Parts: sequence; structure tokens; C-alpha cells
Amino acid sequence: MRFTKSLLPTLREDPADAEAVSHRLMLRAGLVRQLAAGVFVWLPFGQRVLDKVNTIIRDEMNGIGGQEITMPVVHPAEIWQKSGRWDGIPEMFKLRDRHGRDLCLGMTHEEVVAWLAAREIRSYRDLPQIWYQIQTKERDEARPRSGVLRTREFLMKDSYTLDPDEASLDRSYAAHEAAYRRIFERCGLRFHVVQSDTGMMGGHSAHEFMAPSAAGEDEVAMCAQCGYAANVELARSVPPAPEFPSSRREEVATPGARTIAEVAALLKIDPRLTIKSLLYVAPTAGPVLVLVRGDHSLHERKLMRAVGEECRAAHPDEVREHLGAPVGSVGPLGTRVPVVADETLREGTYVVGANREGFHVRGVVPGRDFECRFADLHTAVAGEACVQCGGALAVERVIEIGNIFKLGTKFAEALGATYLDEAGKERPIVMGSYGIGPARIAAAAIEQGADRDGIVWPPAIAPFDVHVVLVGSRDTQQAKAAEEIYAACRRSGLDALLDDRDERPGVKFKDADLLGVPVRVTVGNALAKEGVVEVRSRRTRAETKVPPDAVVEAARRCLAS
RNA sequence: CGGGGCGUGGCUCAGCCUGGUAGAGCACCUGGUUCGGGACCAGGGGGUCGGAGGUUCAAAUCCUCUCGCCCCGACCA
Repeated sequence: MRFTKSLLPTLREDPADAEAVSHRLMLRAGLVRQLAAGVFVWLPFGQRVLDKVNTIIRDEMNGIGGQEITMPVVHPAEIWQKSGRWDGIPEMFKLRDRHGRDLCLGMTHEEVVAWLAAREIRSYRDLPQIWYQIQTKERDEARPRSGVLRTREFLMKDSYTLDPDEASLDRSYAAHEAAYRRIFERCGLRFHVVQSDTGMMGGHSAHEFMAPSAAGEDEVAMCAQCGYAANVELARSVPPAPEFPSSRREEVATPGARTIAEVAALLKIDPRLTIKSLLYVAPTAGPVLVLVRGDHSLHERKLMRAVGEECRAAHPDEVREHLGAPVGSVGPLGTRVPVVADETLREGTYVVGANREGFHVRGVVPGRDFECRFADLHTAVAGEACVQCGGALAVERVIEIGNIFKLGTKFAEALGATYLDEAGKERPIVMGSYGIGPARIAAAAIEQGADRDGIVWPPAIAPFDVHVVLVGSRDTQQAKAAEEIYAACRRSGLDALLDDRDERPGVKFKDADLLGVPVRVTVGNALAKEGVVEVRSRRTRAETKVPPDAVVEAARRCLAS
């Protein structure tokens, strides 16, 4: 690709609307342009990165027996009504055709796969199957953000496995996990595989592939000692217990103290000796009083799992109505509201709100002084102990780049996807679904590799292998050498970009750093003086001088190092 | 959905508080000088100040409504 003939609009300044490193650099390096909130145009440079990523994905998916198909973006309402997902998903784009029929834009393709399986799979002899596609997904996200990391329209590699039984599903699932590990390794990413929430829809087992980055939206807890790793949405942890002073149960005045910090300061005690009482409201179960230790924060997702339905925090007037006290003074004593307490509170004696404004009660033992049910509710924080081995947990911010999920028979049953087993008995197909976000791979690679001067691509997904900088575009000797090097690279299978613009050298070097192509070849003064050009690694900045006819070999060495 | 911020040439922004001829830098076009880390000089083109309504002799500036975008949180099958 020649710079002068390309749509490669690099930006000198940081775009005002971009915060995340990857977002900023993808705009500055001319990979993408934003059309609307969460809707992007991929320019040639960005497209090349997606193409490289997708080539790796296809290679590994085909390697485990995956068959590529393409499913529609427009879906009839009917299949979503059958699976029970037509209503209640605010992210679904819905539309109506000229005949008044309801349609939606596909946000995922379990329904279509189950529909297809229902018509085409008949016998256990047809199983197992792996079907995959790389297709655009549409989701009306509440808040698109961080450039390409969370968008309303995005490319996704989604695959679906069809198996006769759970044991076979386990094998398909394991094959996907292995393929995913190879894909992300080949893409040059650092990543973790963690246990993930199976969501409100149930499901059996799920893992997420997480690339560490400050721009990520998720957090994972990990134990370096035993390898336990989980999304904080479900990560369990054992916090170090404080020293519990022996205190009789008694009411104490805490005038004006509304927060845990204020109560602890007033009573001159460790916040870990207090209990935080939060009132939540569940649609069918009604009000629930939720308890976590004073220094902990509740993870609402864990609460939802414990209660079995979606909950919301109560309004202040609801708190007064159910507990007879304002928000800062509520507690579990003598209340008719059901109480669910974090497991940490099984042990110890605590200070709780007295349900009387301006008063707390000390010496309170959960389970003895009030009835409650225990569940894992608190958000794991770094330094707490691993539930498996007692090692110290680390907590890291991550970008979700892939997930794998055992679905079971839910969709097959809803859409009538069954097969006849060896005994001639009709049974539902057991499904799994597996996703990868190619754009997120690109963004994560930028997040993880970029330096002060711009992008540093992992060679495997770089838009080009070699960036030839022609310093003196009007110097015929240099121009001729640059053209020859450009042609030689292409002949030998290296993707090359030739900066043939009539620009000052500084501009070209700055752009080369910004664009992040792994190998830069500088054709400049040294050619006339010493008969050499410079071959330089973007990542290490190490430079070697070689004669023009040795560039391809030097570039390959540089790419491999 | 709750909270905050911002909309002024292609880009980054000033001007708004205190109403009175729309500005700067970069980019672009022409000519000249320059040429190994985002050059310089001279000349030039380009803006319904997001939109609508209102106040006023007069609105980028004040008021009301509206649309769009960004950030934090909630949500994320």
C-alpha cells in the first residue's frame, strides 16, 4: 500500500471525544471513524487488522472442526418469542416490515442455530456439530463507551456446538477453550481465563477470556498460588478477620453518624467491626435487608443470584416505611423484613443500626440476635484470601475478549431441535455458545502494547509487516531504492506500506511511530553515504544498517525477535 | 435510566460571565525558501456559532425547548 494513494488519515492532535488509550490511538492512526454513538466506520488500516485477526480465528475454528456459515442479521420475531427472549431485553433493536410483521436485529444467534438444527439434524449420527460465523451483531446498548470496546454494532465470531449429551458437550467446550487460548496467544495478547456468571438465564458453566487493561469494564480476582480465577461478579474470597472485642449487647448513642466511617470514628472502632445494612426491593419477594461487613461493598449481581431475581436499592421513604428509621440508622434487629447476610458475618460480634434514629447497637451476633440466611454477597478485594488455598487474591481490571458458555437444552427444547438416539428415542440437542470480539482484540492489543509515541502492534495482527519510510522523496536514488525494497517485500510475502509522501522526515517518523507497524525501513542519507538503509524495530527501537538487497532478510529477523 | 460535561471552518480550541464587524493554531490551495523526529515567509479559500422558539434596536453571547456527543454510575441473555 502506498501512502499517497491511501485513505490513511492520521491525526496530529488527540481527538476531544476519546478517553481510552485504544480509542484515542485508533482515531489518531486512522483505523476508525465514529458515525454515531457506538457506531463506527472501519477504515483501510483498521480493516486490515480485523482481517488478520479473523484469519487467525478461522484457522483455529476450522482446526477444531468448525464449519463457517453466515446467519442473517434480520430475524423474525417468532423464533425469539419461542425461546422466550422477545420481551424483556431492552438492548434488542426491534422493527416492523411493511406488512406489519415484527422483526428484530440479531444480538446473538442461538435462536437461529436452534431453528436450523431443528430442521436439519435428525439423528445422533449427525452429531456433534460446530457451526460458526463472523457476523455483525446489533445491540442497543444503554451506554456505548470507550471507542470500539462497547458499541451498538460490532463484529463477533460466534460459534455454537450441537451435542447429543452433556459428556459430548464437555468435549466441545474443552475444544473451544483450547482453540481460544491458541487464538489469543497467536494474537499476541496477555489474557486470563476466568469463571464467569451464567446470568439470569441459568446455564451450566461459563468462562471468560480477559485481557488485562485499565480500559476494561470488568474486574477479575485471581490467586497466583492455586490458579483460582473468577470474574468479581462471582469471585469468592475470605477476608482477614478483625480482633473481636468482647462486648455485651447494648444500645449506644451515635448522634449524627450516618455512614460507616462516621459511626466507626465516633465509637473509635475498626469499620470491620460494624455491619452495613442495605434495604433492597425484589419484584416478587418484596423488601430484603442485606448485610455486609462495614468495610465491604455489596455486589448486586451476587445479591440477585442469592434472591433469585433482579433487585433494586430501596428509596429512602421505603426504608423508613419498612424499618421505621432513616437510612443511616437501620439494622437487622427486630425487623419483620427477611434478612440475608454475607458469609463473612457468620463469625464475630458487630455494631449494627438500631432502627432508631441516632442509635446503634453493639455486641450483636448474626444468627443469634436475629434470624438471617447467609450467602456470598461482598465484592472480593485484593489481598483477601483465596477460598481454595488461602493464598492472597489479586484483583485486576480487564477487557472481555471472549466467552464460552454451556447452554444445555433450553434453546433446543424451545425451538424443537431434537434428534433420535441409538435407541430411537427423541432427545433434545445439547448446545453451547462461544463468542469472540475481533474489534476488542484489536483494542486490547493497542491497550497492552502502546507506548508514548503510539501503537505497537503484535506482529501477527499488525496491518503491515514493514513500513518503508522514503525520507527524500525527490532524491531519485532513494526513491528507486525504496521502490525496490517495497517490491521485494511484497514478492517475498511481507505486507509492506510505502510512505512515498512529499513530507518532511519528522512528519513521516512521527506517523510511523503512531501507526505501530513492527518493522520500519528508513531509506535516507545513509544510502548515498554508506550504501545502507536502516531496519528498526518499533517495539525495541533497535536499529540495524543493511544494504538494500538484504532488507527482506533483516525484516524477517526483526519480526521474529 | 440517574449524575456531570461539551456542541464555534476538516482538527484542537479561544470568544459567552459583562449582547454591538466571528477569531487563533494546525490542516487545505498558490508561490518561494527549507528537508533525518510534526519547518519558515508571503498570499488565499473555507464557518446557517448543533437546531427551533423567545427577549432585544441588536444574540455565538441572555431565556425556554429540543437534538447530538463524551465521562461516572446502573444495565449488559
